[in-house]
Amino acid sequence: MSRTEEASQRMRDERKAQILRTAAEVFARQGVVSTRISDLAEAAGMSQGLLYRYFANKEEVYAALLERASQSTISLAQAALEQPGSPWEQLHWLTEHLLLGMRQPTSLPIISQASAIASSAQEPLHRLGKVLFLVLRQLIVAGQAKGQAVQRDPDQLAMLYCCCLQGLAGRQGLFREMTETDLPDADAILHLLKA
Amino acid sequence: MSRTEEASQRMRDERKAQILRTAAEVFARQGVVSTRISDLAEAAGMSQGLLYRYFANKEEVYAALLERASQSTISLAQAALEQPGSPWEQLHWLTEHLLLGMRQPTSLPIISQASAIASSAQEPLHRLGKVLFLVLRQLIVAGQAKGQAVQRDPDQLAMLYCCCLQGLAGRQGLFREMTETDLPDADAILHLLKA
Amino acid sequence: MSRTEEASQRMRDERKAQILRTAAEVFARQGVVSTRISDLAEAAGMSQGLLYRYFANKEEVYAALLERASQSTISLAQAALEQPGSPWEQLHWLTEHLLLGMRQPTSLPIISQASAIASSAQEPLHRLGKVLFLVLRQLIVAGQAKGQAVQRDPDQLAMLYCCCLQGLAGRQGLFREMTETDLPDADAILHLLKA
Amino acid sequence: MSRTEEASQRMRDERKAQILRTAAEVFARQGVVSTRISDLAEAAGMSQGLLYRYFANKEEVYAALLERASQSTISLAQAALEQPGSPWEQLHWLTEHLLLGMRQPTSLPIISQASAIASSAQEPLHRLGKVLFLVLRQLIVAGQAKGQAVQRDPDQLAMLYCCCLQGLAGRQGLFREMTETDLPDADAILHLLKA
DNA sequence: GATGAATGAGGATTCATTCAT
DNA sequence: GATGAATGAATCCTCATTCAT
Repeated sequence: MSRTEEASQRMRDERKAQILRTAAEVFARQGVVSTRISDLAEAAGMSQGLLYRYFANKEEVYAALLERASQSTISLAQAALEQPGSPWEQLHWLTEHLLLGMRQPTSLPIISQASAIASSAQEPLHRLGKVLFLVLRQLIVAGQAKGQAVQRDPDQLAMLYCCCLQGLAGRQGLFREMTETDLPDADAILHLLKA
Repeated sequence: MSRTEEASQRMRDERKAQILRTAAEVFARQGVVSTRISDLAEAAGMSQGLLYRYFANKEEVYAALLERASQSTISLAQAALEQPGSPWEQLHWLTEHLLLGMRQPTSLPIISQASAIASSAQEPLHRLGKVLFLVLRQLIVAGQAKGQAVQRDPDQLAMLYCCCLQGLAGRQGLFREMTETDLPDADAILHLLKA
Repeated sequence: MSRTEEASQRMRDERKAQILRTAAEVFARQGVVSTRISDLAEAAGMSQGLLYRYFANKEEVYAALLERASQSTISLAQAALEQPGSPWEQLHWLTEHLLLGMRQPTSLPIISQASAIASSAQEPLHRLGKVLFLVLRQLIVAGQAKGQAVQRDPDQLAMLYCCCLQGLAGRQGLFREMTETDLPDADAILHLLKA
Repeated sequence: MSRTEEASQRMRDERKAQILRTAAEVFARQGVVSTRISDLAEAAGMSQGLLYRYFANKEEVYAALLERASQSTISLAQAALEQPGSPWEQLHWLTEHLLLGMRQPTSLPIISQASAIASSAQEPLHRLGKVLFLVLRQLIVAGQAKGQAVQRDPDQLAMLYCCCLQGLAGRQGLFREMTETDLPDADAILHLLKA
């Protein structure tokens, strides 16, 4: 790749990132359904035609956002396993960092809209679900072995924990009344799993 | 109201109920977005034109479904307060019945699509959120007074519980991989609040 | 025709008259275009289905109204020719009676909507136009012979007079501001033709 | 505004003008009621979708035509006041120019359909009626002071004159038989007001 | 006769996608 | 590359008309 090609490639990536950034806001505000391509183009400060050079359609924009959100969460889960300390401490680390991720206002409201959208775009989420579930299950089992985690079916506990976080992520969408209330701290959530 | 008027009113209500019943399935299967009015009419076994005599558009059908789901959950929350026994036992009763409600295959997938839809239809959900939150908070505070519930900020605990259930409700949408796993039992969830 | 048949025929005619009476009001208020068959049925206090036993469609109702208005005006024109006195006195008589007809609030606004409607319904109006024009022309020519009417092309004068009355009839529709002002008296109008 | 923006604005205006021009013909030929949006698009030589970029619906196209017709007539009335000569000469000038305007085959048939259409579109006409009435009244009063206009209630005279012209404008709709006959000349009409 | 529920065709409207500039 | 005008297919929605009761 020549120097010029590299530069133009970099530009292209920046453009894509810019589109995704602004699209996330628009989706969060109006809902994926009632967002038109023209809204995305306008938010990104470009013409509709140009947006088509980066994404084939609205679904692809949405899928890319899910991909991005999934990917970073998967990385987090994998990083948790490499943290020093006991399984419980690793769980604590993971929980805290997941909560930190929720502070970014746009990424999660987007995930919670996935079920209303054509399923092909949902694939990244399923991958995320699977990975997160497995990591959690592993940490829970290890925690149970050390007497730190409650003695219950680890599958159920892992699912419960996932759903709890998923619910927290989606709460902006559905339980607007409670958004004043701060996000809970990691300890409150981990109480779910505590021995 | 004359006998005939009564009868026709009853018929009208039945029709509406029929539409809602079949629409719930269609929405759950295809997603609200890719469901056309004609799909709803066909599922209900009637012409498009007739469906318009009952609902002005797709969004209104969806709003009615949300309304119905909200209403029944609100009733559940109010009923919980009237159950005999300690606050904790009331919490237990409520949790069990909420989980039972989730077994109906259509109602939850529908709720979980709300955040992607235009906001006007979401009003019933906000009402539900508010009521549920208040009931939970009340039970939690009472439970704390009796030493049954953990000593943490009751606002946060109530929210956490709500989100946890919300997440369970939405899990069909997002964590398809885990749907094999049974719904957790009430005790597992209430562990979140236990002293 | 048996006594019963007669009675039922009379009833039928009354019904039709009732429909026309209420339809005239609705048309005058909402405009023919935005009036639905259901509006006419409701105004007449009957079901849509029943209205169809009397008129095949909206256009026929409208045509019947035009027919009625035309017919009575044609009779007026013919009666004018049989009035005693000079041509000018006959013109005066006709003008006064045409103005009287305009006091009925519904009949004229209806005529003035004709041009927006499918032409088949306009036939009665054309007949009216033709008759009225011929009568006027005849009276004007006679008036000119007696030196009572101004010496101008009688075709133009007849047309001008017709249009003037037509304009008065339609003024409710278009020049609402002036409706406070009383209808002019016959002399003011006949000034147009005066020697 | 940059050179390009100007150009595109000019193009936009031309497009709108083009649509109005062809729409006027279609409305005049078929009547507003039986004209479909697709007819207007076809007549303008563009797709339906594009037409929607310029007008939200059929009624808006119609309203724009009324607006245009009103505006030009209002300008005429105002110009009359600035003509040299006596009030009577100004009346003459106005009448002649109003008659000239009627020779354009499309503008009047369109006005005459207004009363059958939903009232929101009629606002420009009411404005026109008011302005024209006031100008006429003023000229008539001045003419009476000079002994040129007949001594009658100037309100009635102004209204009569307006209605007369209004009737002439609408005559295509109603008195088709007479359309062969030429439009009358200004003197014939002004006879209505002559001392 | 009388009702108004039911139908379906016709037309309105939107918006993703293309394409000439 | 960049624009946004232009297209047309997909879908919504209305309402005249029919028909079972």
